[in-house]
Amino acid sequence: MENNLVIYNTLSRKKEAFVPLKSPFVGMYVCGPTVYGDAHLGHARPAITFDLVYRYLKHIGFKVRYVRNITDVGHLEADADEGEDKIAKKARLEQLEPMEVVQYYVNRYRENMKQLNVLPPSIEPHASGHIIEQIEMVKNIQDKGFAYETNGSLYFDVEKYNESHPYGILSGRKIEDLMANTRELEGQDEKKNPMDFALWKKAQPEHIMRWPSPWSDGFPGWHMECSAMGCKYLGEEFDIHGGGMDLMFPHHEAEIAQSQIANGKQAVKYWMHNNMVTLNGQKMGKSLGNAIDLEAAFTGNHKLMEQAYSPMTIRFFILQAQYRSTLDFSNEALQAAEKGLDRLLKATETIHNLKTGETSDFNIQELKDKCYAAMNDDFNSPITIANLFDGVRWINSVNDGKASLKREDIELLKTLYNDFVFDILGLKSEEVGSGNDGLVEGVMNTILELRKDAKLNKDWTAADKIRDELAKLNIVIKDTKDGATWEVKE
RNA sequence: GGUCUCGUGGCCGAGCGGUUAGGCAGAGGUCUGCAAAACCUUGUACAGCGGUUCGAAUCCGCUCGAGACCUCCA
Repeated sequence: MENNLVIYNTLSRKKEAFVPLKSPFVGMYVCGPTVYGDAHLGHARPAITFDLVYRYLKHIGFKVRYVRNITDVGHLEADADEGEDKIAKKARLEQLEPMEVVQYYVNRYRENMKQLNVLPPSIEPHASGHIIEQIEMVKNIQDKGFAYETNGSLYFDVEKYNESHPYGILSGRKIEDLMANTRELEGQDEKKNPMDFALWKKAQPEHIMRWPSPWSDGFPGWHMECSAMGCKYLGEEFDIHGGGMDLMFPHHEAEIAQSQIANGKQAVKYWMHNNMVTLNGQKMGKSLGNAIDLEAAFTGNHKLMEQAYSPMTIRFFILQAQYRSTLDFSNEALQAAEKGLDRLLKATETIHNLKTGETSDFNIQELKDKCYAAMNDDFNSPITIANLFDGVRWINSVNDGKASLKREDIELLKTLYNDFVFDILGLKSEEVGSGNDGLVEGVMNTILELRKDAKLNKDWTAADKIRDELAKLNIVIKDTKDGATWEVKE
């Protein structure tokens, strides 16, 4: 299998040749959602970014185990007075069992992902289902002398760690700066140093979600789950760890430190971080109050949405930017994406109707090579898409009879667009109609026949009336030289 | 305050030392009964000021502006 893939590694801040630890197997871990609310446009970015990575790695022949966790314990509320668990807080507010809240939002998250055509990961472990593994890992770190206990909570000793391993290698931070600049937060008095992080937290009486441990009844620290579950399912060392840039510090930095101590080695070979989605130039975030839920984007039911945008429009829009760049949402940009996507998908359909020619006016093999080259260059989907649009123009011009392609080139195009548009970019045509297609087909054919007769009689009034009335029902009629066609417009 | 990233034509967004990115919108044309779609033609942009270089959007410095992280966050 040929592999010319290059990945930008946050750890080195450089593009590096992708060489898996145990080719052809690839282990990939991506930080998943905290299920205490609906997924918004910001969540779509990592999901789609790493879906693209997953799809492409598989496409070029790797056997990928893709692990994306569900965080359902342990994230503390910064603004809550007692550092209350987000899930527990939500549960209390809504008078539900915590796991009921978790299940509800997991279901909705999965539904959203399905709409976006994001493939399910190989394993979707819940943090709450891996408390034992996390406790074992914490014990391990404690045994090695890198943890200290205060009031039943256990903290990681960053200063001690830094003596043997630089802390901050991923985010480029220096421990001296961290010492000087970490803000004062409540509950910090239990720590020796402000940048120390919790491995285990003792539960306060009001905490509903709690588990027994050697130290106290409580819950694992925020960063433990990813280290423990990554190790359990992908091994002490694995290839790719992904997540949003905002998780780089402290979350991923803490993961690196924990795993280093627990297993004596760097757990991750390639760190990948997707950039943020912005709205009017500002990061979209739940706590910032400017998040647009995916549901709202899909339905257009939001004050900032001029219209509904289909999941595929959102997906295509995200893929039109490189994953390491910020991406700014606006109605104008989304509408442009919608039209572009439509053009791409239509041309992909058109390939199947192309008539074979004697000669080829376009170099399809070269187009194919360019598409792979773009993807191999750190998953550059915007360039890939630009190349595909070059092909779109060719396809349409062959379809117009203004250029020609030989049979084998048309076959090559079919494979190329099938591979890239559907398999790799994960786009798909919106499904239209439901169940009674045969009936609709028949009715439409009759209507188009009537209109054809009207046109033959030069009864333009009747012909236009049919077209206009159907347009009101979102059915668009197009006259081509081979007769009229119709389609339902979203 | 510290660390870091970014500023590209009307909009989104690639490129990162020398060739058209691409999409959307706009303009003109071909086709069409009229449309729509499609095709052809059309834009010469890289925050500002210096510097390096034969040559800079691309490298360096400064200025201005925006953003991220430093605290849960995708």
